[in-house]
Amino acid sequence: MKEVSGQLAGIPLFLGLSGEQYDALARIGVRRSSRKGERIFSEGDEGTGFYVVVTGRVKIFKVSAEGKEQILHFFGPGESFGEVSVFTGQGFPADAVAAAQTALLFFPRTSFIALIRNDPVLALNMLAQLSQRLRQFAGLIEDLSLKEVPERLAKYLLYLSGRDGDARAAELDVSKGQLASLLGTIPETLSRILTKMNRQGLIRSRGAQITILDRPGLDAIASEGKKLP
Amino acid sequence: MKEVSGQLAGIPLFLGLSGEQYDALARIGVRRSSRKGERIFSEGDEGTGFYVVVTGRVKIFKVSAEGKEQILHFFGPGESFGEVSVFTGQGFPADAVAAAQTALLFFPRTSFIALIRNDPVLALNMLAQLSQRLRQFAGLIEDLSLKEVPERLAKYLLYLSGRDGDARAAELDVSKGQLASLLGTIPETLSRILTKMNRQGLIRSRGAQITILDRPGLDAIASEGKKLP
DNA sequence: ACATCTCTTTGACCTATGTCAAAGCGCTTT
DNA sequence: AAAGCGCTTTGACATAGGTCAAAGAGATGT
Repeated sequence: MKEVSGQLAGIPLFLGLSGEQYDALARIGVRRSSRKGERIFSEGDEGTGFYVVVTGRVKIFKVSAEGKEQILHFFGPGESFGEVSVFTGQGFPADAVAAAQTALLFFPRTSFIALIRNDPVLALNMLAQLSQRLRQFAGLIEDLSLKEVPERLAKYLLYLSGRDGDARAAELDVSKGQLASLLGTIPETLSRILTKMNRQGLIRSRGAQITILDRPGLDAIASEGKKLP
Repeated sequence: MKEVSGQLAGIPLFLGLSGEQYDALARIGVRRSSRKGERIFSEGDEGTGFYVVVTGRVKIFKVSAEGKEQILHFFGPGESFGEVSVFTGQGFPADAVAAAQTALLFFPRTSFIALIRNDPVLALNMLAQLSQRLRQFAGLIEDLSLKEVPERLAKYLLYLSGRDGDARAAELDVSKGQLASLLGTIPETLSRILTKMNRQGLIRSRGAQITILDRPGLDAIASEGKKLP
């Protein structure tokens, strides 16, 4: 299992663990890979363990009866998902599909709980992880319930440019259709708002390349809810 | 601190702990009480610990720039809140006010983390707690993003009647204004939908007393998204 | 019983955003 | 280069649900 062991480095969840724990994790972790579009689990499936993304990307989402989807997360290398059903013993609360060719590590529920029982650091890491996610969900709820689409979009563009370090560029990391679903809207609406923002000189968007021309303007929309004329 | 100790019984988070741990918790727990309407903490406040509700009720919510509120939870006796900032070290992610005269126990962050470090059962209980809450948030996100108000209301009425055991009665546990905020809408809209449901013979509502007259009908709205004429 | 206050209901209106349909535009495949 | 395919954009339209204003209806203290 040397290959598994090597992949545990740099995973936030496993930070600060003893060598012993690393070995134990390497022993119980199982490699798995998914092609782009492949389903990893469905809402309601029995949760027999959780996953860590090694390479690639995973989309976690809910689907309505009419087929509209709301994306809850994208998870990339080093991030974990599916933990919730490890600790509640219920089925998975949402669907997961590979958003790209993806390599995963799977950790079976019972073995993992046994490890946590012996290692408070691992427990605290996991608590930090779930807390972080709870905070993020609270933000998403706030956005969906209290903000309009232009505000959510402006916020996302600013977030992107912040994450990339580059203050003016924002390279979309998902298709516009997926971005719509992440923001809780539909592609048509997103497209119209991007067009408006272009017209207002706030951004210049060419495909997935979006240049921020007027950061204060975007900020005013994101934070103060200023309207787009 | 004998009084504190007595109040720890029956709190799910502390279930299955050793007597020693109980004592330790009793030692670090601090009693605090809040009058109805009193603010317990505000979003962004430094999180120096978390709370357990002994008696009364606490409302956790987000407020928009324009003053509209979205309720995330109501917590009653035995439930805990404010844990997220214990484990992320960041400020509280939302506001908390007492929804009634409320008695609380406050557990300071560092002392509590020390306890968790020594007790895997407590860690696992907390993990279960947070996981449960994550699941609930995922449901709220789904509702807000993918369902319409009548669906959310029908679901809530069915949930109430289920919780009370009584299949036909649903005594609202919050004011209609608060229910609107919980469902992600405003009082006017809620009122109109209740009126419609009355007209359709689905329910009969007199004040906070709502009688379910047509459960299959409500079910069809809650689950299949059937429209109210 | 009265005055006051807050919550709820109703009406008229408005707007953000969703639906449906049709082009347009890049890509990849042949 | 042509053809095919999925994504994105645009237009015309529909509507759920929000805003504003006023009236009703309970509750509470005097």
